[in-house]
Amino acid sequence: MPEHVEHLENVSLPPNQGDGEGASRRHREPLTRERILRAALQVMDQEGLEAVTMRRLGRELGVEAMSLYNHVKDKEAILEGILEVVMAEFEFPEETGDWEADVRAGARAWRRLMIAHPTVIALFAESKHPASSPERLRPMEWAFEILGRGGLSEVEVVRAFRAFGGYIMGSVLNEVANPVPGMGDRDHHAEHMQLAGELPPTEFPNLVRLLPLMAECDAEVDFDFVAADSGFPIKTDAVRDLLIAGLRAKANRPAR
Amino acid sequence: MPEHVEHLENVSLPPNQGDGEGASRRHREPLTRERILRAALQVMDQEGLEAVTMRRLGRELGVEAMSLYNHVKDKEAILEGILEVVMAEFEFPEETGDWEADVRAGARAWRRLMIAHPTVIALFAESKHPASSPERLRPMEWAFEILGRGGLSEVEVVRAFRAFGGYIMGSVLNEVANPVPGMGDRDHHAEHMQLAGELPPTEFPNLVRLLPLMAECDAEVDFDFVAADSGFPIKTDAVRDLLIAGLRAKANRPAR
DNA sequence: TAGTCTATCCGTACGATGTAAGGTGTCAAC
DNA sequence: GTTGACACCTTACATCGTACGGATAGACTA
Repeated sequence: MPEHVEHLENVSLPPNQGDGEGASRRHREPLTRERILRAALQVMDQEGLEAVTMRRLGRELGVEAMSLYNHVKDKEAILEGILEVVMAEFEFPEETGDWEADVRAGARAWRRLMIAHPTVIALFAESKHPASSPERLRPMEWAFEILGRGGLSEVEVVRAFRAFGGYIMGSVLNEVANPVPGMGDRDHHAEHMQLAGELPPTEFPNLVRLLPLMAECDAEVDFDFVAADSGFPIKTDAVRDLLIAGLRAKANRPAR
Repeated sequence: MPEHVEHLENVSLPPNQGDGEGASRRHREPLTRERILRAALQVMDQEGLEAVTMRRLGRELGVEAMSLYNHVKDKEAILEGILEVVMAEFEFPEETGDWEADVRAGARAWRRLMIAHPTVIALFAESKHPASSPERLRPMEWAFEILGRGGLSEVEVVRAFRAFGGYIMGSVLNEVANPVPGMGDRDHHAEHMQLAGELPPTEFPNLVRLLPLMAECDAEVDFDFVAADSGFPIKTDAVRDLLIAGLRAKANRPAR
């Protein structure tokens, strides 16, 4: 038995020997759901979704895999928990009172969040339950609140939410085809270029011409999609702003 | 040895005993990449992504798991292959010559495809490579072609594609939170209702009010988001049509 | 101070997964 | 026949999620 304990301490607590006071022999900070989820999110952000494994998380926390089950029910619970943590990171913009500005700021904040943790999109796509915990829904509640202030009907608020959420989600999904960040545009660009080179140009003329462009142009700009002076009667015709303008029109002139 | 062959025939070929002519003893139709991918897609559509397993596909095809490796490199290759098969199902709309109508029809066709195979969105989210095979890109080529006819610049075509693709992808993603179809709206609705019931109403007043609505209203309608007579100067203000109208404006009046 | 409780953690083990390595059977060409 | 080539099978292994039971700590009781 004793040698087994030694083995344990040597392996599990890398830079960690008993502290001076000796008040508690095992002063390793106790495992907690929070710590587990934070570690899981970090591993996922850095090495992708398939790196998130029970044994890996245990190693990350200086603990055996099975110990995690004292704080979370499942691996699925950990995945749902990651979503919770990410949603808790949502930075609610200050409300200016200007409805359009607030909607715009909300959309941008949401997009920032998705860009910061691109892999959560895969999580969303696989998640079986719409929401495990209320925390996960707080940004949604806020969005409903903001959208509702514009004078939209209840159904319209729901639809507007879907339209915005869908657009942002989808554009981020389109732009992070590679789930493991770390290597960003360079790799992507190269892959696109190579692909364009291999394509039969007679069958795919547009792709051959446009694919390199696709990797080049900054998606952040895409999101705004601004052209200063189209004669179109909307202030700016960012795609996003198109949606906003459409909604405003709807709000100002409630259907008959 | 003989008894091992018996075992094989009994287990692997469920309703299959030697045919009359005896020309070829093993007349089981030969395994092929096509058959594998088709089976994979079917399993995925019916039972979700985690049901797609090598052994399961083997069972589905009356074959041992390892036999699949004679026709595909990896499991990942199978997943990429599923994307290929799905993309091959894209129904190119007849081109009417009316640019707006064609864009609209393309968007609708794309959406139909995603709705028919909702789980592919998870595949897209996880896929490591932008495209394994040219087949997978044919609808994209077509989209570029159609969009380009509207008089948009090259960059604008790329952006428009991202905007549309993103919006459709995202709205489908939002609407199929449950990856296993089979049980459709009822389940979803119930889950939303229950969730709304458990929410603290003082903290989540909007959610409690709107969540049931969310499950109720038809997403197909959302996609069009039609209100016959808003005074807005766009023919119909479907969200999608907002995008189209914005693009048309851009095309008619190229930025200075 | 000694003893018990309870929460936390470890070790072992089982089934399922993807897949490497090599065996076995069938068929076409010689 | 003999010999390949090829499709398929069998076995085996590392790794995964997790059920089960034993060990250990700190808190509480006496």
